[in-house]
Parts: sequence; C-alpha cells; structure tokens
Amino acid sequence: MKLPPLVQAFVLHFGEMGSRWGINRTVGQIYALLYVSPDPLNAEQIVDALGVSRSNVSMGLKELQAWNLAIPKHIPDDRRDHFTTPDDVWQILRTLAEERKKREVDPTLSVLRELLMQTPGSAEERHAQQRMAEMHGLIEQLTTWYDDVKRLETERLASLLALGARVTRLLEAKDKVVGLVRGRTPSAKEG
Amino acid sequence: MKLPPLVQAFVLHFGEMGSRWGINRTVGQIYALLYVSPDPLNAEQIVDALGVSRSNVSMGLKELQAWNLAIPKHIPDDRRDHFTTPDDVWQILRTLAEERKKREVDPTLSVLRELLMQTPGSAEERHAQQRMAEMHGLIEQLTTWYDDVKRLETERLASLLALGARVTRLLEAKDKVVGLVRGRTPSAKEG
DNA sequence: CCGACATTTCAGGAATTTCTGAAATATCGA
DNA sequence: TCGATATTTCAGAAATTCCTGAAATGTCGG
Repeated sequence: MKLPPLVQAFVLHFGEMGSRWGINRTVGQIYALLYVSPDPLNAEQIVDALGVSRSNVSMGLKELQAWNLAIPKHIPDDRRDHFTTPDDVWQILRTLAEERKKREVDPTLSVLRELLMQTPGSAEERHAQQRMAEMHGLIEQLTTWYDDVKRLETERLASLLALGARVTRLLEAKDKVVGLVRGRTPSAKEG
Repeated sequence: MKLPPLVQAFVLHFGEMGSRWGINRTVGQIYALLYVSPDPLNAEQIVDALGVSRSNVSMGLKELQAWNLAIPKHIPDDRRDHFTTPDDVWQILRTLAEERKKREVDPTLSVLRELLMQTPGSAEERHAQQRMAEMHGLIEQLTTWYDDVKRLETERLASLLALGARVTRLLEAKDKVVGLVRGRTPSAKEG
C-alpha cells in the first residue's frame, strides 16, 4: 500500500472497523479510499493503492454498489470503470440508514408480524407474543418516524438536529399555545 | 431444541439475524430466549432450550452482559445465576444505541479528530482532510443530537417520535411566532 | 478443609467468511 | 471476426470466527 500517511491511516481505520460494521476489511478500505480521493478511481488504481487482488476489488466494488455507496463514473475516452462515493455526506447518511433498515430491521419486522398473527397455544406462548408485540410496536414507531424524517430536505433535517433536545421546549410551548387557542376559540384544529 | 413453535421461530430468527447485527448466532438466540421468557433462566435451562454447549452459553451470557442486554437476577435459595433482559423496550433501545455508538462510532470520531490535527503535506492530503472534516462534522452533529435526546424521558421521546416529520411544521410556526414577538417586543429572548 | 455443585477458561476442531489466481466472459476498435 | 483490454466468476486456500469438551477455578454448606 503506497498512500500519503493521512490517507493510509484513514483507510486502515475503515478496514479495521469494517468487521464491527458488518462489512469486510477490503470493502471498508475501498470505500475509505474512494471517499477521500479527489477523482474517481478505477479498479487497477485501487489494487495498487490497497495491495489486494484484482478480483477482491471487483467483488468489493460490487458490494459497495449494492449499498449505493460507490457509483460508477464514466471517464471520456477510457474504457475502464471509475468509481466515486456520493459526495454529500448527508446523502451518504440517508443511504446508510436506508440500507441498514432494509437489511437489519425489515426482516425482523415481517417475522414479528407473522408470529403475532398466530394463535398462542399456551400461557408461555401468550406471554411470548405479548413481548413480541412490545418489540413490534417499538420498531414500528421507529420506522414510521424514520420514514417521515427521511423525506425532509437536508437543510431542515440539519436544523432539527441542531435543535436537539430543545425540541421538547418547543413541544411544551406548543401545548401551551394550543391550550390558549382552545380556551379562546374552541373550534380550533390541532397541529 | 424443545420450545413452543412461536418461541422457537422467534429464537431462530434472532440467531439468523445475528450475523447482520454483528453478534453471533448463539448470542442472538440466548437474547431472544431470555426476552420472551416469563421468568429468569439459568444457564442449564438455556443449554436445554437451545441445544448448545454449556461453555458457549457461558460466553454468550458474558457478551450479553457486556452489552447490558442480559442482567443477572438472583433467585432465593438457588446458587445458580439466573438471567433476564431489561423489560422496558425503550430502555433496551437506549442501551443498544449507547453500546453501538461506543463501539461503532466513537473510535472513528477519535481517529478523525487525530487526523484532522495533522498538517497536510500535499494537495492530495489537503483534499483528504477536507473530506474527513465533512465526515467529522456530520458525526459530531449526530452524536450531539443523540446525547441531547437520550436524556429525554420515555414519554417525551415517544411523543417526539409520534410527531415525526410534523416537527418541522412546529419549527415553521415557531419562526413565525418569534418573528411576531420580536416585532412587538424587540428585547424578547429566543427559545 | 472437603465435597458438591456452578461457572469460566481455553486449546483446538468445526464452520464460516474472506481472499486469491486462473479461467471465463464481456466489450471495444480495427 | 480478431485481438487487446476490462471485468466477473468461482474453486479452493487462507484467515477468522465460532463452538465444544475437558480441565481449571470459584463458591458454598458442613
């Protein structure tokens, strides 16, 4: 691997973290490399930079494309495929959230739904179903919220984040205002 | 494995999903089993239920305890350790978020900070650092928001979730109100 | 301290995942 | 169509992770 020290450190870190994130070392490294690269890279360049086999890079790129984390960029007069990462970090966040949800949450949600349809045959099963219902409820609330929030454009999402827990003050304020309005004009609709 | 069909399906699913969640099959199964169990279980009971080795259960329980997802419950007049999962699903969510952050996010944040301190030695490194700064900024915003939100008590958190994207309407409303108030009383403080 | 359990540790075998090199396939210009 | 180049596939080697059984350690009542 022949990279500027800063880049190398970054790439190696992503490689190491890979296992904790459910991706393998090479995939993590390829992503990191593409992420900090000023220009799109082709497979050969990645091979040179990381010192892994050509086929490994091919597979890694395929996986990253499946995650929508590597996108092919055509370079004029060059037959080779070149790749970048999406450049807007917020977009990357959305993509990551979306893909993780699809792989890590949705299957469980559907299993839970299925099991909750069944009729329990014992007290034990009844209790289990009760617990599953709790889990299902939580996950459903989370995903509903997520579906809502993911549609917000970046700017609004950022301002929401910046607000943080202070949102609750807003909520309190809203409760008061609603109370007031109701006091005066009983027909007012709630927000 | 000798379990009611409903429980068995649930346990098996958690085992299969384990790899996607960065835990191994046994750990996933143990967790699922404890989660739906009406009473705390001891290691022997888990062995019987799952058909895995005693030592495997021991290691699995240790890991779950490290994640704060299994808690020892002492049963009077019984020397054996018994285990449950925290019963409040919201608490489980917090725990999970906390632990994942600690393992999957914090190390990257600290590496990024370190690399951003260094002086770039080339245009390439300068660009890389620029990208790292973007990533760092995003992660920092997210974790700040998270630190804020995690302190909310369950009820408030739930109502926030329920509100979903409609929060933004609240934001718009707030902007208006603040504008009005400012128009009338210039010295008014912002919320 | 002893004996009866309960739990943990750990070496190494089993299972799984990752990675490679070689071969197959695809794509292009001439 | 052919040859040059680019990419993918895939069998099996390498690496890693998981799991087990046996031995060690811990803990309690007597």
